[in-house]
Amino acid sequence: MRESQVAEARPYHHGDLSRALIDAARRLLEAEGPSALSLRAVAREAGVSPAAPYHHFKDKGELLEAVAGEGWDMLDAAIARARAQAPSIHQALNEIGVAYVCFARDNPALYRVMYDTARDREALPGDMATINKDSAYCKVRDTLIEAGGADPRDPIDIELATTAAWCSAHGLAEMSGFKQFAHLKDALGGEEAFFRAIFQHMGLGLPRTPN
Amino acid sequence: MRESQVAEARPYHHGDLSRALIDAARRLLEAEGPSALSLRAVAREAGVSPAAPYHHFKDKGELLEAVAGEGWDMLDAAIARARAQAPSIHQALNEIGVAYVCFARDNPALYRVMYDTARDREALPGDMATINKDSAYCKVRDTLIEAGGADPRDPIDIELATTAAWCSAHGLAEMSGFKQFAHLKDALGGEEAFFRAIFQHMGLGLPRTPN
DNA sequence: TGTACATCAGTGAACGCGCGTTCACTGATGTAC
DNA sequence: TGTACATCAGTGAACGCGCGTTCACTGATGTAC
Repeated sequence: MRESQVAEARPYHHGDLSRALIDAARRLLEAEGPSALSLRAVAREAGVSPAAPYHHFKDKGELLEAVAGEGWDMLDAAIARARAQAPSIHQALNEIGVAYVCFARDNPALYRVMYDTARDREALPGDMATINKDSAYCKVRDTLIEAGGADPRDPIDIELATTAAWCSAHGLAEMSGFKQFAHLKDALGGEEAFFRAIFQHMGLGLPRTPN
Repeated sequence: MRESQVAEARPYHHGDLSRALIDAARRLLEAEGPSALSLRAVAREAGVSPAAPYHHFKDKGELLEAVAGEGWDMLDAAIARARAQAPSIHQALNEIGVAYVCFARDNPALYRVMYDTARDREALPGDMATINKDSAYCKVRDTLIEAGGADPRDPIDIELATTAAWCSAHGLAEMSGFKQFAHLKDALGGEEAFFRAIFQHMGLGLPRTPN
């Protein structure tokens, strides 16, 4: 069984402490919330001295950025999955919206770190021009265009429509945890039904009627 | 001139330290941001010992709640003002939305404290049933009904529509500070024009077309 | 109107805490010859 | 294949800091008689 090798204390050199620290941070985050996310706590959780992280991250901020970065990647993946699974282009935007809000609901602390670090930088990740093709932002944009929710020849219109959709989803994501809405969720038969109903009321993805 | 009385150090008993502490907190908040808002810093800013606040607030949380409470009152007032000044019912919702986002832009740290304390409680202020008639929530709701954006005989529909509008505005308020949108603001001729354009894309306040 | 005294609203020193970061160090690794 | 040595990635103790809160205290206020 070579149990001594299996159960043995971690060797002096860790192998991939960078990774281990980010994982530890994620574990802490979900277990204790964003306020528990100190560098020392992360090192402790990873079973390493408080100084060790400094061989891998310049400072606390850099670790947080790394954690947030993983969050954005996960969100990208969730959105891509929702887009791929949508039965029709007309339902795609709603499905993406629901996936977005579900991600926030399922990873509340991570979601908070993502936006907290973004706010520190005053910018969402990617400069939205050179952003990667599989990003959630691009998925939303392309879906909007395809569904007729934005004029494909008007770049400003496209950005506005995409931003509007993003803001709507983020707004709902931030609100969805409040207890006020419990009875609406009940009345509608579940949390996701509530999300869908809200998106419907926002007219998300409907071709706009000019006013 | 009785300068000794005017310029004199504050008397032993303060008069209204409660008020002074909240004001000090507000000053700190706008000057240094939410992270600088410690009980000790507030006491310092108010020119009082670190123990003094405990004669007026049970703990730090209670002071924060008081600060947030003032924020919500201010927001209520801003929304009421926007509603009263809207030239027509059809523009009212847009004006309210713009006023909401402008409030967040002009009081970013206060806005953050408002939602941070709300999230701690997992509830927005007022239980939304027994909420006061002049609250922003009610203003939005009544305006929506009046504008034909919600079915006045369907309480669920009313709540959904109001919540949807609230989420949209909050989402935009959270995003509006990001640098990504600078060029959109430029292209549209200003920040408020950008807000309006986003709301337009959200279809805020338009009677919904059934899908 | 004056005085004794309870109560109120401050003070300032102290508590223990966890934090981010630095430092001199040491054990492990890998490369040149 | 073996050895010297540079480099890498850890350790653990220490730094100074600001925090929330408590405590015994004291100065000011106001009320009963």
